[in-house]
Amino acid sequence: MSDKQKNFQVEKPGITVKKQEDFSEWYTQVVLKAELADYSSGKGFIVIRPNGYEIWENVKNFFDAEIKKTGHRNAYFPTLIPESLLKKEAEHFAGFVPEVFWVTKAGNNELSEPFAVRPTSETIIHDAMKRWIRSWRDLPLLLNVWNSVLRAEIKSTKPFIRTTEFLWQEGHTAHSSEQEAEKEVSEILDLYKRVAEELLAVPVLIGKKSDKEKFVGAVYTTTLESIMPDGRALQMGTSHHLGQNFSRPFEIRFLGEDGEMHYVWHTSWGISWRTLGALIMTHGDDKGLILPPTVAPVQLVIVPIVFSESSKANEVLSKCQEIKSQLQSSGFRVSLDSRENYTPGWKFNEWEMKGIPLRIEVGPRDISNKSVILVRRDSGKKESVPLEGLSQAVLTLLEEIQRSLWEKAKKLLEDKTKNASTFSELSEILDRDSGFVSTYWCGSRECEDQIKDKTGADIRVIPFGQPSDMSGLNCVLCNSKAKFFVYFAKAY
RNA sequence: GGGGUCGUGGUGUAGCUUGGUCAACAUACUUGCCUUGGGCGCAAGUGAUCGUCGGUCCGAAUCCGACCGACCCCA
Repeated sequence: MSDKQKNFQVEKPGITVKKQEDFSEWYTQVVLKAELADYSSGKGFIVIRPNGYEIWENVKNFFDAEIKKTGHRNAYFPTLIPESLLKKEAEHFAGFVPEVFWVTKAGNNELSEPFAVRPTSETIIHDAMKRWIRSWRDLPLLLNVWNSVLRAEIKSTKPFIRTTEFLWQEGHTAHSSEQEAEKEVSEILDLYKRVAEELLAVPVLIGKKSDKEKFVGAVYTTTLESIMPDGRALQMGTSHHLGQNFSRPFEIRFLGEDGEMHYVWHTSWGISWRTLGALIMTHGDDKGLILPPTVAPVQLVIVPIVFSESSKANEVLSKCQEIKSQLQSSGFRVSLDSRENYTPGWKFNEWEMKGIPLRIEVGPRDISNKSVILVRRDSGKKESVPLEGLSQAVLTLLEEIQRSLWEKAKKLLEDKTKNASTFSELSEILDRDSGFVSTYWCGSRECEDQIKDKTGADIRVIPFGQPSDMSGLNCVLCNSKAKFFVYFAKAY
């Protein structure tokens, strides 16, 4: 068949490529066709549609509730940051300036001082903290912000994964001791790990970033890294120890219990809608999206099977309504698809593409059996379940789906993680399978840069819990004494 | 940073080489009938200044230039 003839073939409205065969195209189609997001005007800008936004809301609600338990409070800070503030921490400024948008005009008038559109809010928040912190009794100051930030992406944007503007939360805390700040950094990282693994069912590696990859202005950065089916790593969130790198230029000091003035210790941390990209890539299949029940805006969809000639249409529909209310009162997020202009088959395909974890089919046959058909999105497995005890059966199935997605993703991570002891091994694995490659590194920036140049991979994470004895182990590139056990990968 | 592909109703495309008679096909959408346990069918309709701006020409979706945007590969 020629290409021209092919173009005239009727295309079904579902996903037209296989995940295995054309991963990028598959991803784009899932995002657009499941109506998670759409492109907008302007480079790298996207619209998050309700199907996508509600997933984000579920992530947000979980995280928000958890940080409030530990005393964090939400606040809001301006979108625009005066240039002079952004410049206060030199390294931070230098790191961000290539991707900052500037506002230079107000109406027709040139501004005397340009405003940066926030790429992150450390500077404007620290500027305020300076006014709020007087004594050790004002600490810790635990703030969180839900907002969007803008970073000019020169090349290769991808919905959710890399966009010009993105939604996230940024936490900013000030502490009276370094130890307390470091504890905060680590507790937040643990919470992020729970978001990734418990909510999104995406397993992660955690640890520190190398100095090259750390947040500009931080003492160190801790990170969560996941691996996608195409073998590329995706950073799911970061938690930074800022030390006194900001409190000194911003002069944020407090009078301690000891009667002396001290600079505060800062942390900052963020997790963005990028995690939704990881969710899509990790769990989806050739039919489209698969949502973990924990974050699915709709966990179950009820599809009535109605025959007009059977004159049982009303009976079926009212039974569906009844089941819907029953499941809703049990706390499930349920939708009833009673559209008359689509056939059941059409609806099955549509809801599968949109990733709804569980489908309930109710037809005349089921009503006379006092049962319904439950169909799992992840496995496609169908079973007939008695109406009596339906809620319990649904709960069990949703939990099984969540667990099964998790286990599959866990296996993906294991399959995509390999070990290399020589550079040629490292290079070969990265060429062939990509994925995480664990190996040893001397700690020098030069080796790190060279490996990046030669393979395209960088150090994604220096895991916590380094081997206690590295004697006899050598750097994968320069062969000098190893200092760190690390994971390399090509990254999004 | 380097290279490449692409932009035509909501969606997917044809037409472009050789400028006019070319804006077409499928699908979606609307209305009516009919159907409904895995993407039903029939009929009649709606819908496009051919990405934007400029140039060449009697005449531009088609040729030229710039810009905007999307995608892919490599680093």
